[in-house]
Amino acid sequence: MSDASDDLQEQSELPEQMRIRRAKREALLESGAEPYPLGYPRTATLKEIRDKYPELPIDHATGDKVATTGRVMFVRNTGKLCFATLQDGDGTQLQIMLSLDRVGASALDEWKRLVDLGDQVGVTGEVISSKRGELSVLADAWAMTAKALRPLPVAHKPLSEETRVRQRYVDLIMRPLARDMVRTRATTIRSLRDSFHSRGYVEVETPMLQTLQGGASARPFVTHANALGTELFLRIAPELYLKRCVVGGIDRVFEINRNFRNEGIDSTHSPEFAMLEFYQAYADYDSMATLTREVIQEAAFSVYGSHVVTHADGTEFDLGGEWRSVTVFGSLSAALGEEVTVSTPYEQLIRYAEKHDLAVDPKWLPGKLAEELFEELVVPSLQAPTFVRDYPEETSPLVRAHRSDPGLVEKWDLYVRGFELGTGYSELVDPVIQRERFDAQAKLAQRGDSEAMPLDEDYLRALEYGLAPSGGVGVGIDRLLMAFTGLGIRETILFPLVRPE
RNA sequence: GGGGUGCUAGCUCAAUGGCAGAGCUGCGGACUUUUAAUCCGUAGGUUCAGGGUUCGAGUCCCUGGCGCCCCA
Repeated sequence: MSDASDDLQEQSELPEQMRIRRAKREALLESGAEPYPLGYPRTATLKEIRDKYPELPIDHATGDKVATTGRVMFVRNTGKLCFATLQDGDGTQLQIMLSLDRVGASALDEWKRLVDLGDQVGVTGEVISSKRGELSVLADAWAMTAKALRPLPVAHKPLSEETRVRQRYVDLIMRPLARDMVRTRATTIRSLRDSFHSRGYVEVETPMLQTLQGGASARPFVTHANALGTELFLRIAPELYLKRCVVGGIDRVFEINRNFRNEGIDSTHSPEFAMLEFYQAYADYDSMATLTREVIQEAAFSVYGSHVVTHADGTEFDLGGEWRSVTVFGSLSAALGEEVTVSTPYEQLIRYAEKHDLAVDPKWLPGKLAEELFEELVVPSLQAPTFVRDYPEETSPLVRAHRSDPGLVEKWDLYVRGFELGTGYSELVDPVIQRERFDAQAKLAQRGDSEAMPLDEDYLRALEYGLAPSGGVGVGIDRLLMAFTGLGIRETILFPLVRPE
């Protein structure tokens, strides 16, 4: 049972500044004002006022009366004339002024007594420019619209990275870059949707809760369905469902949604991440590479007005033109200075691994070992956008065999700035071969590979009805934003997973 | 999994094993053209938690919590 003495106890343990702000809230109520009123009769946002008066002469009165609102970010109070800088959610700032002769002694006194940095206020008055030429609203009246009970962080010292992530709402108030990120992300996703809609694609939403993990090699999150009495997996990829869509005749299909992978957390990995996947009948990995480049370039253009994106640190990064294309074994051979192919013996690959201090897992098949060598020796050098093509068959159970090179599959990975941005296939559509690949995966799972895919009987049944020759692509949305902005994944995701405090 | 490193006032950070401090914020005062306002005064602490060593621990040791960096 919570009673008044408990509340008092809690209150007396609050930091001084929070006690004072609570007292100001009480004082507002006692004076007949609302600390949290229903609204404010706003006639113009800060941005609308700024847009309307881009250049006023110094010390000029417009005669234009407005009612506007914003969060108090700076205060400069003098005896009979007070200045404050208000900020809107879009980051627009505008100065307001309260003078004794306009608002009167009691309103000016209450302003100085009850308003703190971080409070949201409404101001009604005339648009003017100050004697220093600053566009301002000279108040006839002001009102609290939301009293802030917590002080803002210091405006001129950056918040710690952890606080920025844990309290993103504060980060959004304080840091333009955080606000820009949200809008860059929204613009990017809208552009991607537009790009696919304009090409006749249909957007679908496939299950997040799945009875089998499938579509990728990754460890899943496991949960439990009470009604079914079974385990469920949070999806690691939508791939197998999207291909079912193509079987059903949705010939161009895409989905933008979340995947969940129960793996490490670092500057390029989040357990929960946004994924774009798209599939097209009668396409292959070549045409899908072109399409992937186009939609990414269109997204870059929608954000930056150019195919040259500008990172947060100001450096420019060119995503324009055709993108470089190499093969896994060609680039690996170049890095090693010796010819390596999919038929290079395992023992030879081991020698290369030892020479380059690559730790080898004995469970790895030769194809996996070659891929690891590639990731170690080639990937860090892939800064400009590069399609890396033609992977070993044994690591890609959902991909069609290469049309001319035995042992390889028609798969590319897209690398930008040294990380993988997406992957594309000529899809494996033969149900008999697909069953063989699943069987091979099952053997891996028996050997303890927790990333191996289980056999998905229903997916095979779908293939047995006939999947048209198709191309498919997955692109990480968070990583695309990383490529655009040059920031880490925890900056591109609004609320990344963090340990409970 | 291994190694390193950090956690101190609302925020950002100091403090040889010896009185726990600064700037900003806050509070009180002055100021009708400021814009990170300025000036004067002042308050603010369970040093992440728990144990240990010591005359004495923010500091050294141990355990745990939460971060960050490097390696695998």
